[in-house]
Amino acid sequence: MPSTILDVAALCGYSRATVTRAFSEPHLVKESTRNKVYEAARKLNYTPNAIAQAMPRMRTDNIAFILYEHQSPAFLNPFYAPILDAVVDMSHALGLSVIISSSADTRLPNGEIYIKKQVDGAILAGQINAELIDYFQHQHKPIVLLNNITRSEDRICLAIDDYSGSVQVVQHLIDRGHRRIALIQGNFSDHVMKGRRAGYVDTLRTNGLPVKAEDIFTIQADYEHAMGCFAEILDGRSKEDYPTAFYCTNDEIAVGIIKGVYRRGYSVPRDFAVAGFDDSILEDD
Amino acid sequence: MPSTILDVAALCGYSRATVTRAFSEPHLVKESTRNKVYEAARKLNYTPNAIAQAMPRMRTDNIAFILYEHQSPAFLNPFYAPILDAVVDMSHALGLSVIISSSADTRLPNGEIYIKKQVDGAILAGQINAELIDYFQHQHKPIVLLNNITRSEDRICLAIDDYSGSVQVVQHLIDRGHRRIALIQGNFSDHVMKGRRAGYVDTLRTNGLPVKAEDIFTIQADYEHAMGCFAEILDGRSKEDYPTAFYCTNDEIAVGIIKGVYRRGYSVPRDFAVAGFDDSILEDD
DNA sequence: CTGAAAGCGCTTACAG
DNA sequence: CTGAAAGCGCTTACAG
Repeated sequence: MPSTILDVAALCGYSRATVTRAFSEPHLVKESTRNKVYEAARKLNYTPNAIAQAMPRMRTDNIAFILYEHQSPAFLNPFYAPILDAVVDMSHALGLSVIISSSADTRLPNGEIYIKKQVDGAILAGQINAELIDYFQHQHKPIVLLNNITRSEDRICLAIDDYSGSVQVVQHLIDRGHRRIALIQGNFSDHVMKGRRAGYVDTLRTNGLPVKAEDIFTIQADYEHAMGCFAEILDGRSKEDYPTAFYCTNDEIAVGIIKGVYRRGYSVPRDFAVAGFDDSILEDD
Repeated sequence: MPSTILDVAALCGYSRATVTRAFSEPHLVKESTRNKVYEAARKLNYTPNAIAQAMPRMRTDNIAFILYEHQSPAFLNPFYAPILDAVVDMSHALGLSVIISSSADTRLPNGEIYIKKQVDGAILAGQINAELIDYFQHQHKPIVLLNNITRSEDRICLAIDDYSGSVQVVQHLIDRGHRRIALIQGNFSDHVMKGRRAGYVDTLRTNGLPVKAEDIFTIQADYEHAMGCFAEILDGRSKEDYPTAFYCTNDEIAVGIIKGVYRRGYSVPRDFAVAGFDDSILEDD
């Protein structure tokens, strides 16, 4: 068994309160006694028990990062990985630890939903269900939503501006002379798809270009499906009906389209323009 | 304040012990009373306090994943990201949570090293310092080392077989007819570099090929340095002295070399063969 | 099947 | 600057 504060107290001859203070608020303890405490602690290999500290403090210095994503695993997701990385970095700088949870939420025997681990707050990423959000609110734990739909006043929600991102991409393509721009959209959550498509549609219209249903494709957002989609487009129509540009609603799709282009002996950007969304690191490769 | 087990006990008229059991060992409680407990709990929005549970149980159901890596951030590292992902998946399946720590280890006021968060065990990835390993051993917490040098009997250590991986790569290149193979090695930890280089050197020798110092390069393991390295090689020698193949000790370097090849108007594998190490997802792009 | 009681290892007013 | 004491919210033998 690891030694406790009582063992240290016994060995150095001071009270438990003094031992605690020597570790938590060293300045409250006279230097000479502090050193005796430390010496005893070292002999006993004593280290504070974080969970025992957390209870009376009513604070854990833990936050949860809860990712809801069917598409792909947390850390391999090129959109969330850099975010998670930043979260961990900043948390450590603040003395917090990060607990990774999936949204495969725990349920109590009575059916109630809850997060097993005690945390002081949470970052909820993606289409987290409302029950879980309520759970945190009931516990009076602060949360930050990431890419969620909730627009309520009393919650912090960081999200991508899907609409204007789309507008910028499509306008850029039009400015480069493209008149026939295909939309290859991943099957993301409703509000994301809606926003990005609206940007596409509106921008075409603003520029006096027709919106053609046959140029809009919804696929599973990975590069294999994107490659398949590209092949189908070429096979399904004559050359003069080929789009000249592809606006993909994420970068993995864009990678797939580019691969498709090369597979068919074409080249980017010579034969087709391809634009993605997200600014993932994938673009570098 | 969130409600406690005592609130629930008061509301439903049973003792705290019964409330506990209704949640932790439901089968020990008569169904009718169990339901009354659940009803009271629901009314009060009660949820067990995980840290209070952990204390008498002497168990947290948490494990730490501690990554020591100067090279690049945890989740963006193409080698560790998939591992971390699998760790989290499996942990959740086992009812464990994962706490992410860096090896920017915490120190107590007395200089003693320790992990602030209470965990039942840990996975230590990379060149973790020995103090931290000792810490866990003193606490009698099980640990698994990942890619560490420690070869001691009483520790589990998963590692890449650097030597035979290298042998396979280099032999493959030789089998394809290459006689001049450059080694572009990342500045990884000593034992990794040593193992991979030994595989390279030995395989050249076994095949009766000369080992040339000017064909061995040590660089920072990112694709930019790799690109630069490639350019330098070409600039520094005449065409007949070009290596025909590049064995890179990780995939990021290989990506950089490939980029370098194309920048110079050459092509892979037509003009140069390029091989990496790690089987990262990067290879797909 | 249920309850009373001791205990998990620490913290924090309150005194002195 | 130090200590005695109550408390954090739960669990678990031990009885009944």
